[in-house]
Amino acid sequence: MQQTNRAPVITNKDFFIRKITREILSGKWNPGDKLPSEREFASELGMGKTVVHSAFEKLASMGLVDIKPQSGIYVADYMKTGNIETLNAIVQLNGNELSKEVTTGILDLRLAIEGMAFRALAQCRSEEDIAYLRSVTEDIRKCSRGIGLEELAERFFVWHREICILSGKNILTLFMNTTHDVSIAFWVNYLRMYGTSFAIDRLERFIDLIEARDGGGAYNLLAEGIEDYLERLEEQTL
Amino acid sequence: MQQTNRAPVITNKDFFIRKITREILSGKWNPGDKLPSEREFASELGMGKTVVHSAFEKLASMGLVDIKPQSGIYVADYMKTGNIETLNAIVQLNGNELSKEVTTGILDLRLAIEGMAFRALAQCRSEEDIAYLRSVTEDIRKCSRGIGLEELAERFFVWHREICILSGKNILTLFMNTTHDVSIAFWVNYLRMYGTSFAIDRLERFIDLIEARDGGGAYNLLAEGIEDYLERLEEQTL
DNA sequence: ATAACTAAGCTGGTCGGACCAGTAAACCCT
DNA sequence: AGGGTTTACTGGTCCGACCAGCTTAGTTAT
Repeated sequence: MQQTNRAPVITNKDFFIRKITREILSGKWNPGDKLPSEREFASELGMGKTVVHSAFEKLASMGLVDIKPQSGIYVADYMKTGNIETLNAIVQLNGNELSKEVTTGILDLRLAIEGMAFRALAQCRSEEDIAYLRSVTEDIRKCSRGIGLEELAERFFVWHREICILSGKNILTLFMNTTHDVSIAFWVNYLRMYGTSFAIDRLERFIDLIEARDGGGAYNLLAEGIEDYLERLEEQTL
Repeated sequence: MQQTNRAPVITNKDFFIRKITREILSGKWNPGDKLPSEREFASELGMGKTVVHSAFEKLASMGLVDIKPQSGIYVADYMKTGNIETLNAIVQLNGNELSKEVTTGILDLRLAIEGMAFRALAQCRSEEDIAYLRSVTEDIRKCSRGIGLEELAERFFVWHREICILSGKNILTLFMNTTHDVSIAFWVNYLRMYGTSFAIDRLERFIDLIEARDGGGAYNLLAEGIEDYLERLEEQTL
């Protein structure tokens, strides 16, 4: 039996990153606080300074700490100066549960990004584009029962990213990828709420509209879908 | 004489990151190509493997390479799988010059993000918010002659980010920060094109509209400004 | 007593070499 | 020629020593 599973080994570095992330997001440290030095953490937790340093580099790129060379490491005002990676960290800590506020924000952005892509693609689409999208969609339908929800969410993300790629607007693709992690969390939620077959049917309706060069129609379908999702979410929380 | 200038010291890590970035973006390596091993780079350039490894971690987060553990490091298909950091790298390599396509994409996104923020803030703004925005704007006007264009661009970025912060929609702030680098490149261009005083006047018009709780008006002002900018850009390139 | 200067002790950052756990290709035996 | 084993090589982790610059405590000169 071949074991292709990724090792669930928690390295010192990962452990440390999670520990500090949790402590900062839970409010144990406050923005502006000066953290103990890398050396103190290293000796206290029995690991090398390089490991601690490398972990702090990651935490800085996540927008959770500010590193001031030759001075110290300070907790960042992450809600002010954070970026998408900060959001990813917050979402992960909440067990991939998205708050309503985050969901709304993400969906509005998605509407802006994908709406543009839909319009552009509807204008420039070739026969090959349509055939390719249909084959990808068929693939998703085929394997939809055999794979986990998270993997299926990834497929949906890739499908929508494909729209951006085919539209020829490279920037949209790059933005789309930036929202990858939170998008996955969203799709898992979506698929749980509407069911797989309903979601796949929608993909096919999108393709039909693009084939008919009806960019506005595709945009509206997307907008309606988002609106309906937010309404359902509203009902759910009541 | 005190030297407060940030050290222009190029570390081995930075040097290596730039070198590989340049080589990949210039097409010396193509997507899918397998790069030499970390050890080869390290010994060839006379630096430690830790440094090379750390640099490749950064390059991976920039979306320029795919690291396959126990196998090798491969050049990524960065236009497909890249993110905003990839865009930053591309913009930086071009000397902060933005292509028309990138500019259009960025501005559409900004309209989506800031438009939302303007509407929200117009509804919930307090007297303190208005007073604060006015004081920030006054600060910009005061120091506008004494500082460089890039620093001024940073001030404009912070002003618009402040709109997101005050609107209470945290997600918008995080998205806004994500576009920081390309936004700065945009603002430098904008200030060069319209002049400083015109740009500051516009900030004050925004404040007036928010004070009057006219979110739609602020949105329109933003939309018109963007439209005009793109038209000018069009003329310029002809 | 106060101001200015100096030196020591911090800080993050770099570095190279050792070790680990997997991959993948070369190898040998059948 | 085919199949199983070995071995070289990969990225990933970790350590402890070293570096340069900031900060502060200490000292000296005014």
